[in-house]
Amino acid sequence: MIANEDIHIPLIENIKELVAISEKDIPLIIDAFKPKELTKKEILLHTDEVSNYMRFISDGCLRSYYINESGQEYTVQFGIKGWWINDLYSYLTKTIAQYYIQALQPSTILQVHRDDLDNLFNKIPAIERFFRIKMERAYVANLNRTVKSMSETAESRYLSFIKKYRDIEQNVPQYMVASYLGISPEHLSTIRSNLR
Amino acid sequence: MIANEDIHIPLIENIKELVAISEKDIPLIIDAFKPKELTKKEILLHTDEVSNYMRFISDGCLRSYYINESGQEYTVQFGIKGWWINDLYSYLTKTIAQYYIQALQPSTILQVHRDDLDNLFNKIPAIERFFRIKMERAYVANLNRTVKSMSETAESRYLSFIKKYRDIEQNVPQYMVASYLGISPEHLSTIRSNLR
DNA sequence: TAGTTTTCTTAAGGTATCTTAATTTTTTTA
DNA sequence: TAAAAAAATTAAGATACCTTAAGAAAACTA
Repeated sequence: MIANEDIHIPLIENIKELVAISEKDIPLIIDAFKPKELTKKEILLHTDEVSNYMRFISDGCLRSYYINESGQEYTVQFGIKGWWINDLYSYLTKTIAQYYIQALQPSTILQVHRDDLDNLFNKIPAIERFFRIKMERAYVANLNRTVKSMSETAESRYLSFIKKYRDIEQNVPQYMVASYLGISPEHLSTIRSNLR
Repeated sequence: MIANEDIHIPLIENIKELVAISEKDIPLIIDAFKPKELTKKEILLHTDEVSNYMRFISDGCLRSYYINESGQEYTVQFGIKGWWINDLYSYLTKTIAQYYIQALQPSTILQVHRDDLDNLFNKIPAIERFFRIKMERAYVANLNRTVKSMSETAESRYLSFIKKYRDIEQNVPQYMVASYLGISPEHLSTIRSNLR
């Protein structure tokens, strides 16, 4: 693992942004998080398997998405460098995933198995704190998305999206942005042309 | 506080459902959580103040809601006995609340000040674990709400709601359910009459 | 670089849901 | 218990967004 140590730098940085960790604990963390390379369009998690890993994006761009009975696709979440991505329900309950996770660009992720992460929680309380805070923030961000989707028009949501997530918008096809915002790709196209 | 000890029982139960806590820590927890009685319709948090407390519902029914510039009201969250309710963003960032919190029935809550809860996190790691798990679950539940609101019709969301939250439905006016589901009260009324 | 596939655009007709408004029903208050 | 206030219903017209479909543009691939 020593040769690959660099690959863990964004992860350690990400953790240190929120909590203090002692230098002696860093090797434990690095050891638990295994790197994985993904090609563009590669599917990392299928809906016929359980999500057993918590995943950190070292580089690239991914999304999770849901396909309903009518075959329609809904982007649940995007993730870029420094973000975390998972089907958390599947991970927590060990049930079959509801969402696919897919790389939208060639990507590198660091994944930690549930058992290893649970061990880290016991050995390094700061890691548990880190996830407590991450989860708080993820919850807040998503609740905000919920409220906006109820109270704002599609155009206003799109404008907020490109303002807030310009680096995502540039890495993903427009129809995925539409499905993240809960609108049809045709309608998003119309919205964009009305902005000009 | 000894005379009021019973009032903390639902809280301690709620914590024990998720994590093991040692008996000696229980008084610390009880001491940190202060009871507060609310009358029906009483507003517990206004949008001109910072939310400084994490709140557990011992009894009753509450909601958080958002009012946009046009004066339209959106129910963000409901809560009943055994649930937690807050404007988490305000609590975490110490900024003015975006959401009101209001009692919909006479209610009893237990609230812990941010500073006291942070102390508990340091003294009792199980409490931090408890919140880590609670936040994971809250995030999952809300993400599920997001996906459903994108992929299902209003009728189907309403049917899921009354199935899942019958005890809430019976305690809140129908127009609040509508605003939680992201539909107008008139449309919810039409949906209900079509079900008959 | 030509061919193929994927993504985006445009437009027309359709539908779910909204807005407004008036009426009825239920709940609260005096 | 009567009056007042709040909530729910009904209905009609309005609109944001969807669906379908076809063509154009852009991005891959051989």
